Amino acid sequence: MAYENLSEREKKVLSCLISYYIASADPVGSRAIANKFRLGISSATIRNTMQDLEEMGLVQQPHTSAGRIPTDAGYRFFVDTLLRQEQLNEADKLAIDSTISSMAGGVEAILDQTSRVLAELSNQLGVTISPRLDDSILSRIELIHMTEGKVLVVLAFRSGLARTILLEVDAAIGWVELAEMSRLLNEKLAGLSLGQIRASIIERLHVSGGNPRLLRLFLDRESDIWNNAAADQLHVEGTRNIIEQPEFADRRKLRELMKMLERRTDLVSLLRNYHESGSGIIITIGGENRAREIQSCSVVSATYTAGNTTGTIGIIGPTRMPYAKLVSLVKYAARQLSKVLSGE
Amino acid sequence: MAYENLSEREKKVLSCLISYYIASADPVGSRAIANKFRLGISSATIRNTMQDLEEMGLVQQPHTSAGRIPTDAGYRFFVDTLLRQEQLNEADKLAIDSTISSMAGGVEAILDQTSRVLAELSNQLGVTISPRLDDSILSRIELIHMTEGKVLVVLAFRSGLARTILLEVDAAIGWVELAEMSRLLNEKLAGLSLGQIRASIIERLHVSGGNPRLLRLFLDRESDIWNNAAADQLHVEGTRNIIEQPEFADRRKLRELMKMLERRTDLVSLLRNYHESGSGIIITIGGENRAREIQSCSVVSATYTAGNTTGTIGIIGPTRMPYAKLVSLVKYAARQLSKVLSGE
DNA sequence: TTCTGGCACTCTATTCACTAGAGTGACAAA
DNA sequence: TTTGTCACTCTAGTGAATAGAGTGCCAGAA
Repeated sequence: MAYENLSEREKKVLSCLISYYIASADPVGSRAIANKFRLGISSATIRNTMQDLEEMGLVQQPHTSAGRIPTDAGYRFFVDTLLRQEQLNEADKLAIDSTISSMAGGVEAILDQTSRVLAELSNQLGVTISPRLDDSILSRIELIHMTEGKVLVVLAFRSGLARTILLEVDAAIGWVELAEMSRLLNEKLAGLSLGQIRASIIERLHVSGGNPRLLRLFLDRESDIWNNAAADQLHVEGTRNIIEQPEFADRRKLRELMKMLERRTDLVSLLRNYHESGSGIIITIGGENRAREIQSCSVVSATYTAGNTTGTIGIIGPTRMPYAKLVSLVKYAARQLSKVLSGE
Repeated sequence: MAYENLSEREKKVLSCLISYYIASADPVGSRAIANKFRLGISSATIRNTMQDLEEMGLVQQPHTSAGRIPTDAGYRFFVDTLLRQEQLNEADKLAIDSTISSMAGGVEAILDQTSRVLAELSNQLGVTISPRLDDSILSRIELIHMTEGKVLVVLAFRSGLARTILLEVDAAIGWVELAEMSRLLNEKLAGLSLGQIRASIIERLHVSGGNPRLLRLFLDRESDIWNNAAADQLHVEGTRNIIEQPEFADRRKLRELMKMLERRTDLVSLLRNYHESGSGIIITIGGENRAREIQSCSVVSATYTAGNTTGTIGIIGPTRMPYAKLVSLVKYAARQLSKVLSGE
């Protein structure tokens, strides 16, 4: 639909209505707007305007004698054309900075902390997804003998990520063979992305030497080594914030959402998909979400870079969320993450 | 209090009452017991018995004309003397077995999956804590050069656990120095527990050679390396199960609990504490819990062994929980974990 | 002495009617 | 075009009435 022909007044009223509703969570009446905002027009005029907005599908009434609440389309219009950039306050910046200050401790720890700080500052759900390892370039692969029959495979990536996979091997494999295998793997695989490795592992290691039993463990492209390594890590925090929201007073709704959050892989691909084309902040409102369970929620998400790969972070909450603030939060956090993880 | 003098009948009635209440979540009346269980006594007799049980503090009435519900003391007595061992059904065994089948993928992945399967099978919260690393014996320490200025420290423990810590070092440190340092660290530290290392790191590395700048990073006993490595990993799953429970219909209660769950370190030490003296299954009922926020919950927990160290797993839910089933679940899961992780 | 049936009593949860209040839509006047 | 006004609608809350569950106790049976 085209909403370009909205009058100044209609825009103002919609904007006030949404701001007010975001704070109060109650349907907003014409009187409330007339009193709280000095628009210089009477409640009757606002009433008429609201009627127009309703006809355009930007607001709706829960019942005849109630105030109005924004529809998904209303939020969409608000976000697209009425939202003005908001500077993040210093306290919030500081909180994020101190969380994402250095890579010490590893990438996963930072992401875990970041999801927590996002939840804290937004009062919503904070979500972070680890960088996509498929695009990540392997810088070293190391085999460490742990105990009889157990070998630790360490994959170190340029982006600073690391994954360890425990391998159960034939007890007979010794020190020297491991070192030899390690040398071989590095020679053949270092410098490639994990995706490339998975796609061509058979060809690349085909004619090589080394212990054949050990080799076989690495050869299967569906092997645990390559699969587990590529698995995305998801961090979700702030469940307690969401419980408080009046839109989740209904336990069934809350349950639906929680169920969705526990379906990790689905959630990961959902968020990733939003950023397949292009980067920047993406706001997905209510019914725009692909997954039924979160169609009463909005998602504010962004990608960050870690070397030559990217990850996703975001905030999830009811459609009635303070978009301006959340956008600046997510944007700032993504930028800081990129800075630290890309060592820029 | 001493409850040994309970008559056979009183025990039976209490047992029936609790079983019934666990299933229904509603106060249980004398008629309900008389009808559902063939005890061969009338509801009036049961009424009298229940009055006695109430005087002893084992059951209570929410209000004058309601049925009875068990008190914490009631559950305690039930669990201590009336609970009979229950065999876990084959389907549940299978579900656990297939989760905890091999160490492939690493210990943390298993623990994550285990918390999930515990939640699933119990319809409560499933909790797992990684093995205590302080007691774990370091089998190898490896330094891997990632990119300029970044070194990955890999700690491999006998128990099959591994931790990686990213170190930011002076860019000038090279290949050879790393290898030398690596050799040094293994020589001095391998075979010691992480706790020992932390306690005596200064003495052990004092007069050693190697690059002094690099060395300094390892010397501080409060260094990120030793601290992060020792940090316990906590996995909590099944929030959605808890939401459904009628005892959490009150949002504030639910919120309190969620808050507690997000205070990870507190939760970890709470659970660990229960198992400080002795192992086996420990059931902690309602007010027996140290943390106020979970005093309307019970915890069924057990320790598992991983090499020469131990970790904790458990189930958390409202005091009205099917203790018999949960005990067998936790017991079985702990045993299987120990089997796989101790390679026994 | 112990158990049981019966009965009066208590308390809760539900229903229904009623009311106050918020908000609208529409109209006539400014 | 805007505004004040008023009749109308719908909800949320209140209070009374009621049904139902469950108890405590007593008198009689076993």
